Amino acid sequence: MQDNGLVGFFEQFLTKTSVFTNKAALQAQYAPGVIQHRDTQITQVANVLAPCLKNERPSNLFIYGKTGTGKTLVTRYTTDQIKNVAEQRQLPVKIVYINCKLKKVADTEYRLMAQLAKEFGKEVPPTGLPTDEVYRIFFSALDKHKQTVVLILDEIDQLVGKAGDELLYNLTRINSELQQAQISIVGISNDLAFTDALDPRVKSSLSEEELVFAPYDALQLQDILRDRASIAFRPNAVEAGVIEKCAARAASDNGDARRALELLRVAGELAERQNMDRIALAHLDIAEETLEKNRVLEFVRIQPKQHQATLYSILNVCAQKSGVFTGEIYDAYQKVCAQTKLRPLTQRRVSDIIAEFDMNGLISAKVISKGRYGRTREIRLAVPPQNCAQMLQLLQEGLALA
DNA sequence: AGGTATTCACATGAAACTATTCTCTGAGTTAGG
DNA sequence: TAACTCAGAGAATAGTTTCATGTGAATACCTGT
Repeated sequence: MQDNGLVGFFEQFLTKTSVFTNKAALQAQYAPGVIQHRDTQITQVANVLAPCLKNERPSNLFIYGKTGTGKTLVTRYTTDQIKNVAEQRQLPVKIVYINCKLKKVADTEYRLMAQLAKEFGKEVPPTGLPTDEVYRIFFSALDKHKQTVVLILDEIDQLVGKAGDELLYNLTRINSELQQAQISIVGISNDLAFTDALDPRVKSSLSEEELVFAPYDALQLQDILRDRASIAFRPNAVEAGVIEKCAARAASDNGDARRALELLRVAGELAERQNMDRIALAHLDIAEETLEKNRVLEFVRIQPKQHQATLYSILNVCAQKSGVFTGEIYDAYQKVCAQTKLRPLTQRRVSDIIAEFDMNGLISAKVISKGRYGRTREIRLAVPPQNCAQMLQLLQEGLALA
């Protein structure tokens, strides 16, 4: 393209009216001024946590709900209000929010403790110290002042999955050892069956209070979307029916508000890129496809080499026939390794990698018994064929295959 | 025919190992007084 | 003698390997009719 052509493009880009006025309102981190359809939950959380303002220890609280049902939003909103009141009146209340899913932050016992210590002003090295030591540092920092601490552990199931429930046991018991401070725990999980696997002692003390967030229904999602859309888009930028359709999609998909907002945002971006001044229904369809495709491709792209090699083998073998077994994949995988000078992993490990892909929904791998001919996984692809070609290409580049 | 014992090809679990990153500690070294 | 350097011991963690045990049903093998 010629320079002046490009300049023209940019100038046009700047002057043209965008469908967006504030795109941030559709992003996940955005905190809306008003939270729709969660009044009862807000009240309940507030009721449970309010005692901390009177310097009493609030009950531990456990919040369940599927993704995108507003658990985090409600909790953060409520605790922010508490924080405000506490600040105004100079009350010794501290709210600590930790997302246990964040890699390298709080996904193990050590890291959680280190993160907590950091919240109380004690930097802890990322490794090198015994865990007890970090625990001790946190403990002494916590107990230094008379204060009430509300510790919010988001995605707590992830933490327990990796670090075990002993950690939670210690945390719930910590109050009996504290002299000055007191602590209560708010656990947030989107795995409803999570507590079943928990040690009964931990379970009972952690869920002194319980709260379940039901998924939004289509009408509620509509309200939410309309509210956000009115902030995010120029007036009249959304065609009639778009919001309704978007809400309906998300409602049938577990009532995930986050997905719905993302869908709307991508649809908006599409409309903008096409120089349209309104978002049409057609944009939604395309948005849904691109969203899914990008999700898959991005996932594939960031996989480690060994995983990529395994996936490459799966794609190749599955392209020839459907219903493939672990052994065949492993044979193909070994060949791929030979070609790429990759050190082949054991079948044990590859088996686990296949299971991981199954978890991530890239393939479906069902354990079946073939009777006399053994027991294995029956593997088939779970991505649409038109995406496979792109995945293959991506993998070939990633693995530097001819 | 009907019943039960085998057998396959992995699945699944647990423990141990490897490599990397990082701290802490104490011995040895150096430089200044 | 104080400050500095540096190697070695220990930790945490991710990713594997090694070893051991489990498993569901198609087949092989009996048994009695």
